Amino acid sequence: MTPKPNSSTTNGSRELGKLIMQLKRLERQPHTFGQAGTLSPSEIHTIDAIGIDSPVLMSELATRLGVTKGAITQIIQRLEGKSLVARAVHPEDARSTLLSLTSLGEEAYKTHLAVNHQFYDRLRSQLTQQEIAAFEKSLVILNDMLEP
Amino acid sequence: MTPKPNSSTTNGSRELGKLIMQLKRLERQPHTFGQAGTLSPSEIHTIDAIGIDSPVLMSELATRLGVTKGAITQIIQRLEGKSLVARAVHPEDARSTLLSLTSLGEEAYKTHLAVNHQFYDRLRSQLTQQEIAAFEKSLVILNDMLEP
DNA sequence: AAACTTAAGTTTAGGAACTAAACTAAATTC
DNA sequence: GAATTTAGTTTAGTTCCTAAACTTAAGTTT
Repeated sequence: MTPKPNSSTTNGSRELGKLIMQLKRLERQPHTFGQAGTLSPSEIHTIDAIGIDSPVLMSELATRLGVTKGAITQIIQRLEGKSLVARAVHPEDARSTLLSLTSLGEEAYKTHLAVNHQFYDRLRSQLTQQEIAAFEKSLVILNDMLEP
Repeated sequence: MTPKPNSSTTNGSRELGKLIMQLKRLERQPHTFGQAGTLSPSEIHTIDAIGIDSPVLMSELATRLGVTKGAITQIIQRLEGKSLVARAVHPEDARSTLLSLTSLGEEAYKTHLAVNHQFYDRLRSQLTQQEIAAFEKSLVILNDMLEP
């Protein structure tokens, strides 16, 4: 009935599953980023999504992060309370809110970015140029496959 | 101050970040697996972790999934209620519980495995043999780096 | 221009998935 | 046989999310 998968499918699929579980575990642990204090994974992801291109509307941020507007309202309230994110009314549409990072938020963003780069460089150092290229190509394909 | 990262680091790191966000989103959506009905990501992961090697102790399952014993108690209660997992007292240690899959749980396990293989084959079909090998090598290194 | 409709964001109640810590009961050690 | 360790449970609380009802502002209709 079911076609028998070859061993590469089985092993790769299992390693991918393991990676997903490890990431899931990591996504529960808060981390400290510079002077910004301890941030939950959701908080730093939100800062990241703003830092990449700001100012940004609440609704666009919701799309970037793949969550509802209500979730954005809640997390932005927290980040504003921690003085990491600033709101501003859109000059041409009083309904809209423009989000940007404060200098403290910017610092957290850059620290996080540096941590990520450092981590990724550690991975790269264990691979050849060809392998890095293949891995990055695979990432792009994977991301396309998972696109909503 | 900060050493300027080259573009490969930046791009690869960003793609990896994107993948993490997509996985995080996926990890919120329940799916249907055969006759077992709709299962949450945590439920199917738990079934997966039992299916790989059973019977298994509660405490070992906690280690496999990287969660506390309390979390295992809760999720196993739910899976037992859905008749997907069966408990048995360890014959040589009355404190211990041996977990295994019911036939319904086994079906969910196999269905999930098939879905994973299918997904992974879709990825593989877009890569050369060398690229697949490099990707899988990268996965193993990544998993090692993330090991607790 | 008053009456609709659409769009942006907020509020609220609730659920999933955890943790930490206190607990029970069984096994082991001293 | 008393003390300790180990396996699992319970409970209260946290985080992070959703769905749905809501408010306010903007654009559309006639």
